[in-house]
Amino acid sequence: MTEPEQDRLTPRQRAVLECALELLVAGGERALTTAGVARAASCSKESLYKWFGDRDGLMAAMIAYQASKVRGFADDGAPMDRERFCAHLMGFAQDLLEVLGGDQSLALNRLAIGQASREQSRLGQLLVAQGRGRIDQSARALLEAGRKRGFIRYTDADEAYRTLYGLIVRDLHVRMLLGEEGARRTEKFAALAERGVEQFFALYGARQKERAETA
Amino acid sequence: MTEPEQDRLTPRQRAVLECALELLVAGGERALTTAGVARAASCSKESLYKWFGDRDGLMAAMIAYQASKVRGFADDGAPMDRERFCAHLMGFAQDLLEVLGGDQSLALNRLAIGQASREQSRLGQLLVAQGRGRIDQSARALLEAGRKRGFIRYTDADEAYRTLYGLIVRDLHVRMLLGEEGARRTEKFAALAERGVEQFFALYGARQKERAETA
DNA sequence: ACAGAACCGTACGGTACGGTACTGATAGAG
DNA sequence: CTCTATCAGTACCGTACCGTACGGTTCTGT
Repeated sequence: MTEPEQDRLTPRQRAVLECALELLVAGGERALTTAGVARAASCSKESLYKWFGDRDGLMAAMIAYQASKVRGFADDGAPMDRERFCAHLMGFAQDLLEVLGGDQSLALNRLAIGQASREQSRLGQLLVAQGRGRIDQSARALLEAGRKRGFIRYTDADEAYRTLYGLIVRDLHVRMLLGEEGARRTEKFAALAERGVEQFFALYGARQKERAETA
Repeated sequence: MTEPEQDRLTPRQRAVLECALELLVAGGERALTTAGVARAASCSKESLYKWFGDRDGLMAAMIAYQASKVRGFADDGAPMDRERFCAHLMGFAQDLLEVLGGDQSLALNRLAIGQASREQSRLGQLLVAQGRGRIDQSARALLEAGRKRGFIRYTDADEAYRTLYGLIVRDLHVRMLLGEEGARRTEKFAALAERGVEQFFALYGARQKERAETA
C-alpha cells in the first residue's frame, strides 16, 4: 500500500500484467481467462495463482499496475502568469479526456463497473482510490496554485474541482464506456477542453480588479 | 421500433422482465441466468427463448422496457414566470440524479457497459438511444421553453444541455457505477441539483435588462 | 366436450472456465 | 556432478450455464 505497486512486482510479473491488459482491451472481460493470460504471457497458470492469488487478485493487480503509470502535476512554486495557468488548465483538461478515453482506461473501468455488483469485490474502490485519486490530487494542486496567484477564486476546493471536472467531461465518460461511436472523436478533445476551461473561468475566474491587485 | 415497446409485450412478459430486473439489481450480471429468471418468474426457459430469442434478446428487452417507463416534460405553452422555470429546472435536475442513482438504472448501465466490449452486442447503443434519448428530449424542450421566454440565452441547444448535464451530474454517475459508497447519498441530491442549476444560470442566464424586456 | 395451442417444470447435452496437481526442463549453489 | 528451487506446459476435476427437448397441465376457441 505505502510503497508503489511497481516495486512489489518483478519485471516478469509486470510483463504478464501487460499481456493481461492487452487481452482485456481486445476482448473485454470474457477474454480475460486465466488460461488465456497464461498462454498470451507464456507462463503457467500455476505461476499466476502463485503470484496473484486468484483471478480477482490478478484483476486488482492490473488496476494497481495501470494506476501506477499515471503521473501528476506538482506545484514547483515557479512564477506563472495567467496565460501559463490557463495553458496548464487546458493541458490538464485534454490529458484528462485522453486518459479517460484511452483503450486501457476504458477497459479497466468497464471491468471494475462490471464487478461492482459483487459485494466482496472492491475493484471499483481500488480504481477510484488508485487511479482517480492521483488525477484529483494533481488537479487540486493546479487549482490551488492558480488561487494563490489570484487567477481564480473559490472557498471549497473540492467543489471547484468537481465543477471543473463536470464542465470538461460532462457525460462523455459514460458514453464512451457504453461504446457510443461518436463519443470517442479524439480530434474534438481539444475543443471540448477549451470550452470547459472557458466556462470554468466564467464561474470561478477572479475579476479584473482582483487580478490587477495581485498582478 | 416506431410503436412503444410496451405495446409489443403482454402483461405476462412485462412481469417476467420485472423479475429479471430484480434479479439483476440483486446480484448483477452473474445472477441473470436464464434458469434463474425462469425460476424467479415462474415460467419455463422455453417460453423465455420463445419470447426473447436468446439471452441477449432478453437483456435488450429489459433495457427497452425500463426505458419505456421514463416520462418526460412537454412544453404545453402555459404561462411560466422565472420562478416556475427555475423550479422546473431544479425538478429536472433532481429527477435526473434520482434516475441515474436508482437501483435499476445502475444495474442496467452496468450490464450494458459490461457488454460494450463485445462487438456484436448493441446494448450500449440501445440504452443511450432509448433511455437517455427521452431524458435529453425532455430537457431540450424545457430549455427551449425557457429560452423562448427570455430566461436563458444560448445559440447551441445541444451545447447548453450538455453543460447543464455536466454541472448537475459531474462525475457522480461513474462513481455510483463503480460502487463508491459516498456517491449515493440521495439526501444530498437536492443540494447538488440546486448548485448545478445556479451555476447553469450563471453561465446561460439572460441579463437583467433582457429579462426586464420580456417580463 | 374436445382439439389445439401455450405454457410450466425438469432434465440433458455441450461447452467453457476456475483452480489444482503433475511432469519435465532449466539454472544456480555447493 | 548433484541437489534444489522455480517455472512452463499439460492434464484433469468440479461447477456453472446456455440452449433444447419432452412430458404433463392449463387455457381458449369452437
